[in-house]
Amino acid sequence: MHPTDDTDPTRNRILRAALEIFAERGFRSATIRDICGRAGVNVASVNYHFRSKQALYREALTYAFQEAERKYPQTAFADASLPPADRLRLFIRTLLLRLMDDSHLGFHARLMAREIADPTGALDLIIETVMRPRFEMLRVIVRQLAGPDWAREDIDRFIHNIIGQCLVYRHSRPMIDRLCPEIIAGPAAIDRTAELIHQFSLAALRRLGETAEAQP
Amino acid sequence: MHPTDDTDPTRNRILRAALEIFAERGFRSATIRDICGRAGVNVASVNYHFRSKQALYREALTYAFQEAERKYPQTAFADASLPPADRLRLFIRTLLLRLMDDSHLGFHARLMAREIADPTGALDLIIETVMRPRFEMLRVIVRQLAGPDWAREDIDRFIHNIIGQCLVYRHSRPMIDRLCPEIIAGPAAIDRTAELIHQFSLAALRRLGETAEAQP
DNA sequence: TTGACGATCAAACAGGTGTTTGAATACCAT
DNA sequence: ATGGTATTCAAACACCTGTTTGATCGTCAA
Repeated sequence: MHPTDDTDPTRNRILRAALEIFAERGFRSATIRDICGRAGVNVASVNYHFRSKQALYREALTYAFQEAERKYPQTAFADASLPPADRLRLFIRTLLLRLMDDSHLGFHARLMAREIADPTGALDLIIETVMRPRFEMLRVIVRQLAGPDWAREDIDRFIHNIIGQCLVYRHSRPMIDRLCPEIIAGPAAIDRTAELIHQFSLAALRRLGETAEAQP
Repeated sequence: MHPTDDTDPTRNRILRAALEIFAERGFRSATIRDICGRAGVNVASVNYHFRSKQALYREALTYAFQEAERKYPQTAFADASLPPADRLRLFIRTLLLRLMDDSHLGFHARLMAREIADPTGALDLIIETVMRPRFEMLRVIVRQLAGPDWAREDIDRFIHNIIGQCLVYRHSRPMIDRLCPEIIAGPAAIDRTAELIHQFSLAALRRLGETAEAQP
């Protein structure tokens, strides 16, 4: 057997190329020949260095996750000593930056969005290791902001309200590009978008928190 | 040439089956043999009754749109005499019901979500005929709620905030099913979700409207 | 009854898919 | 230099893709 060496040149070239092609076209539509073509290696290399197309895809997914965590770490967000409003701002900002990063290291979001919308089986692992802990943390933060009178189901709904405001910039990107491209044109516009998502969510949670006693 | 008859039995069976398969797997991954298998017809029928797979897809898209408009019309939302808060509630409710409808007539949302995330060329037509008018209407409503002091780019951002809160329930459905399925389990839960998206957005817009003078 | 035409079908087509194979090559301790 | 091991490659494999073909069936006017 070959060693799973991170410094293996061709193995890494395949991984990079796979990341791009999978992000562009999705798992099923991406072809091994395209990946190997971009990597400049033989088609048999994929089945040699990885076991199969599926195994390559799984490895590309985890690789993308590591890259995203390295470039946009969600560490400050986990700091429970910060005020909840600041933690929410950090979470929104980092999530949106990840989603909007079109650079060479930013295929993470596109890959994840595809996997979420169209699970191939690699999703469950990601949910349990990454998503669920983050979700639990958001539950604490949102409850701090909205007040203690809300049912847990409603807190979960608020969380999805917040996440959804960010995800729409990835999933509906083709529509945004056609209807109002200005709102994500350049880093300044994206900063402004993140800031408004934060203000929007914060204003909503606080105002709803003030009138929470009127809720069931 | 054959007539494009809406009562043609096999032609309609193919269209129904295509709707389901395309919604489940997307355009590229859906195969004509799967569609014809579910419809119970020969594989050549698609190229006989429709011109090609692409043409069948386009026809399935417009068919799905008609079904959605028939089942959940967005007409009341267009009534400019209603208070903006009510129009927003109607829009959110109808959009979310469309997105969550898993019944036989509810493949519209899944199909649209796929087309938006992964355009095949049929998207531009839909945007210009359906999306843009609806977007313009939302601009008016949101501005009425948030106040006149916001730049148009920020109004557009608010619109995406609102739409994103709904779309997340379609795009991240596999994640919701795993993390908190209760919030969309049954019509009552979906009603509650729509109501909270409305309250959330309304609270945000109003509170931000009150402090709008502090904005740039 | 006949003949023409639209609808349906099994079969084949050309091209693309992931994967396997076996030979050729590169590398390196002996 | 030599033998052995890891790597790379062109070619082939078996299967799936959308599309086309030509025969067959049913229908209905002449």
